[in-house]
Amino acid sequence: MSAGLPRTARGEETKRKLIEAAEQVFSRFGYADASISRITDAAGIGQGTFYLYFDSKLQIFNELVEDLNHRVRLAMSAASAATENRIDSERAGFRAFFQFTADHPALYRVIREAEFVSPGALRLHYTRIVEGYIAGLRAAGAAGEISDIDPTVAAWALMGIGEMIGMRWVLWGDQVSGDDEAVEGSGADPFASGTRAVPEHVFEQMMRFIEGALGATRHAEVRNP
Amino acid sequence: MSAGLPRTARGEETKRKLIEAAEQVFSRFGYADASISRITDAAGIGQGTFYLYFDSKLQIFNELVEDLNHRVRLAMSAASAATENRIDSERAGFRAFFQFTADHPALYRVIREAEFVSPGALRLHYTRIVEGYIAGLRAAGAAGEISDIDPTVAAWALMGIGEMIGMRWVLWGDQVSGDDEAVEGSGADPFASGTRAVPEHVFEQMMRFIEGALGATRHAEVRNP
Amino acid sequence: MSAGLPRTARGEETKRKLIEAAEQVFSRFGYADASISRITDAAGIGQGTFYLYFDSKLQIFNELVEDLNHRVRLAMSAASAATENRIDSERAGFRAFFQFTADHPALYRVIREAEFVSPGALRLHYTRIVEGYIAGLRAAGAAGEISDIDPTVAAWALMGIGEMIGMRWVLWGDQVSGDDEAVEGSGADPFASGTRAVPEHVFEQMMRFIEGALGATRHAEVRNP
Amino acid sequence: MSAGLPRTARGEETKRKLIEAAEQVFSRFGYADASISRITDAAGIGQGTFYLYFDSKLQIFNELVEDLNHRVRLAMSAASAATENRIDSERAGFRAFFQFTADHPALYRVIREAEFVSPGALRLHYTRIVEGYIAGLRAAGAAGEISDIDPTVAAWALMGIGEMIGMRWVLWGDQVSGDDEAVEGSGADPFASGTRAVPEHVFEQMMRFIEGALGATRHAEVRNP
DNA sequence: AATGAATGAGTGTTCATTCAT
DNA sequence: TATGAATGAACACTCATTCAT
Repeated sequence: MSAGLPRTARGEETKRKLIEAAEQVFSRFGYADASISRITDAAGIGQGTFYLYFDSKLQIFNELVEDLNHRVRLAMSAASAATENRIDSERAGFRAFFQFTADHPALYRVIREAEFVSPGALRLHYTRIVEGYIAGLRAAGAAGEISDIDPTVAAWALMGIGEMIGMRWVLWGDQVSGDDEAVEGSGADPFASGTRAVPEHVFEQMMRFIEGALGATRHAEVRNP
Repeated sequence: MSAGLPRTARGEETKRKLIEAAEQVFSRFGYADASISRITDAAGIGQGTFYLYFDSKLQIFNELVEDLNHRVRLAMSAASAATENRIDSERAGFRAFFQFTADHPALYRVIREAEFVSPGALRLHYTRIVEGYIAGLRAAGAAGEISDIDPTVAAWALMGIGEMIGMRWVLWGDQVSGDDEAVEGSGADPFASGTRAVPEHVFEQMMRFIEGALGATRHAEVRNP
Repeated sequence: MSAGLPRTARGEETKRKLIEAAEQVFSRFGYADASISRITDAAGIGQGTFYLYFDSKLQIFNELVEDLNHRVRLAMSAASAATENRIDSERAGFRAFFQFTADHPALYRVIREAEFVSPGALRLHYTRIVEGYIAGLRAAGAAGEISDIDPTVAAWALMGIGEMIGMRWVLWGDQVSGDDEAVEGSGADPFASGTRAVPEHVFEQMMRFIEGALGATRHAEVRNP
Repeated sequence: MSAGLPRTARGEETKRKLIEAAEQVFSRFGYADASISRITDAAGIGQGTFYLYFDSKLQIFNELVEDLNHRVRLAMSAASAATENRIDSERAGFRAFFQFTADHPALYRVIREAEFVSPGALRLHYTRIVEGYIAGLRAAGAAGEISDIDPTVAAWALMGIGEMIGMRWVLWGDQVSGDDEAVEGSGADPFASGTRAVPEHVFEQMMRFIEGALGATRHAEVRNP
């Protein structure tokens, strides 16, 4: 009765197709309008088959959030691994984050809606990313690279900056549509167009903002003394 | 066929009750699960009456977003009006924002979900708030109170900081619930408890973060000698 | 509680506006989709006022059928009054009927739907028209102008001919749309175009059909011997 | 989202039950009052199941009209196949038509209402039947069996005769109910009683009418010497 | 493992009618 | 006489989920 792990290679494949379909469908329609049948259609399998792998729509949603969270953290940590100081690390991490956002808009859309659908998943997602920031900030603080600001508060602030800048410049792209008429329609796909990349100028200004915030000593002077 | 403005005092009253009920219901259930009947029940009126004032669920949603947006901006600008410099202004504005968040959690919940429901309303909301920041930052920059950072980028960054800190400390309060079990449930009300106020320490650290980010001149020197 | 006759000139005027609006609205939307509010909107009066003059939607429908029936019979009898023999009379009557159909498409649309809405009204309508035919045919039979065919049967047959030819050439006009695709749509207005007049050739062939049917002696020879 | 063809024998059976139920329900209640739930109740299946086979109420309505049209034409052509001349052919065709009407009153009721519901279906229905008439009349004209009257006009006239005589004597039976009281009620079932067969006398007079109309040569001379 | 059929509760929305003013 | 507000039953339609095959 309860969905379990796939026991065969064929089952493995089916489950994988379902998760991939779910990312597309949730991203495109949102949780409420992402019907199971849309997911199974996108995956090219029968409706009933869904329940061999997931107990409910909520479960596959949570697994997808988990999956995206894992991948975005991997991308960020991989990017910042090769760096030599905190600011370079932030720089690389943000670049990776924006790139991931461009490649997987589902991250945003799904996460934001998770507020209602699965608050636990939402909090877990943010908390995990923040934990990575905190560790990095704490180490940088101990090394004197940045000021002695509270790493937790700074971490949440950084998280917010990345989310908002990413939303504004990656997801929206050039289409800000602040005109009143746009409010009327609801079906429009807000991701239909847009540059989907943070302009260099914006990125640099954001980094300058962050450097000042963290009280980073000017790299040129400090790095490799 | 099309909903119109109330033409009598009685109608005015009814529409007001509907908007108030909508804030509660959308905030509690989210857009998808906020049925019209829940709204009319909460307002204490008949289901059909709803359609005398709104054409659809989407329309009352948009009006509510508009309403909240208007009120939060009012609260923020009122708070920062009496200040003498940009940093004090930010300080007062953020306090007002967090207070509004505590009083009207609907703002967050509804806005975040609007990404799918009514993207135009969402963008308009953020854009309008950001415009207020930009004006303030530009003036402060011209006055030499802050660095010459791009006001638009800084404004979006500030917006993100406020949103994330507010979510973490006002909405979640003490309950971060990073435990896995919480992921399972979906019906839990994440606002059932929580301190609902940003701790002073957090607020001060956030302000220090912002001051550094903006390159604020006087204060930075005074506060951390 | 029960709607009564108007007691003032103002009331008379209001009721007249309602009947006229009803003809337009029933004709355009059909009984089911002709809401009271559409009728009162078309009449330019308040919704509640409707019930001062009619007890229900059905009642105004029946009155409208009654009204149209009265007018079409008047038009037909007026036209055939000045004729000298049965065939000329039929000819004039059919012309008047087709003209009335062109001017008041509501007659057809409303009557045909009355099958379900108000069967009594439907039967009364047809029966009354047929009674006129019967009287004329009986007199013509007695006068030896036509064969001794049963006037009742012949009358219903004539009624059917008029209805079908009128539908085909007046209501449909040139748009027969026998293509399968047309079946899909439902909202299309079948009266949007069309010639709205029976072509002369069709009318003459129809009359020839009828003359043969009634066994009318060739006019040229018989008329004014 | 879109209803498809049944893929299993069980599905085939279910769809068949739905069409049969639809004939009964549309015939009894008319389109507007024939709710989906009435149809599924009559079919003995769940409400949701309906949408596995039809996209909407309109679609099953159109399929039913198509179905009835097909069957009535089959009945008519089968009846007239074994005849030797046009008049016998008409005679057999009309008998078959009246018989079908008696067996399937839905034909009338549904078709007449189709004027509003699905004008395309209505026109297609009449046009197809008329086409059969035209072919027969044209052949008979070429063979000299009837006069050289325009077959198209004559065909529509015949169609009208059959429809009106059928309505009057098959559907209404003995109950003409021209009394005013009958106009008031709407829920009365006009098919509750009635002879449901065209009396022989009426049929013969109708045929005499038609023979004269078509200028049939042999029969006219033989029958009324 | 896979599937298509079936379900029924639930949704947004309409509308004839009543009523207080 | 006139009206706008209010109502609640009813409807077409959707969808997560169960089940027999």
